Amino acid sequence: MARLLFQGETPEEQVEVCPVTETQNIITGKWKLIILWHLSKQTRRFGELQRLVPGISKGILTRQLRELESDQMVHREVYKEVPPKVEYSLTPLGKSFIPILDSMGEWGKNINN
Amino acid sequence: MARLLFQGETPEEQVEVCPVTETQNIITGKWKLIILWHLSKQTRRFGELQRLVPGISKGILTRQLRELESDQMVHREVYKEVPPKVEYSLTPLGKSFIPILDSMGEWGKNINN
DNA sequence: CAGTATCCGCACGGATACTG
DNA sequence: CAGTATCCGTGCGGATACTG
Repeated sequence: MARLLFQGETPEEQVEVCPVTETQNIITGKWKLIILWHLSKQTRRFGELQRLVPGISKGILTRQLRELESDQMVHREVYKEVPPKVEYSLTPLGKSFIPILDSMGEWGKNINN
Repeated sequence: MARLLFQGETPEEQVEVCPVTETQNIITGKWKLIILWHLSKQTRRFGELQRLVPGISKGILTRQLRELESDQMVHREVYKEVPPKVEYSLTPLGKSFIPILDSMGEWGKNINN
């Protein structure tokens, strides 16, 4: 499949494209993995996420969530209430990423011996 | 274990620390995953890596490799020859990350339907 | 061949004030 | 409560020239 075979400005530079590139693009962002991990455990409201992700500001949290949304990883459910209530959850694509999140969590825990 | 339980500047802000944080720190870097993926397939020389990672400059490649080295993910083997020959390979820790790299590759390939 | 040394630019994260 | 709007600083990636 050509999609996996070609990259580079000129034809001469064609090399096999590393298949982790796509994944890399999606999880790039300082808080992406952490947000995804929390959402893999349960649906969360905006404020909950802000409390769970230590030190993140509203603006940044919003941006990271919007990016994850546009990458089809996160679903945003708005409840028409006063005061507003918004719930974030994983999409099917996001859910398919859960095994990797778990692996990363396990792997990370075992790093410090 | 306290290592997993506490974070934040003040005691009042203590929350459970997300276990993917450590992993996040190590793979942060535009080319880290790609480099690791290539090294997971086989040991590579500096120049090979530069060719395999499309468009990366020597300086950046060096920096990413040095960071992976200091994170114990990559081993650097220098052969005392002229002209110089340097081989990069995965350390045991790096090798333990291979399953995750493979998962990410598989997952990434299935994104575009 | 495998780097180092500089310099540069900008995208991204961070902070603050304001709002429906 | 869950944002938006704005501005700011800097860290990281990128480019180029030089070197053992």
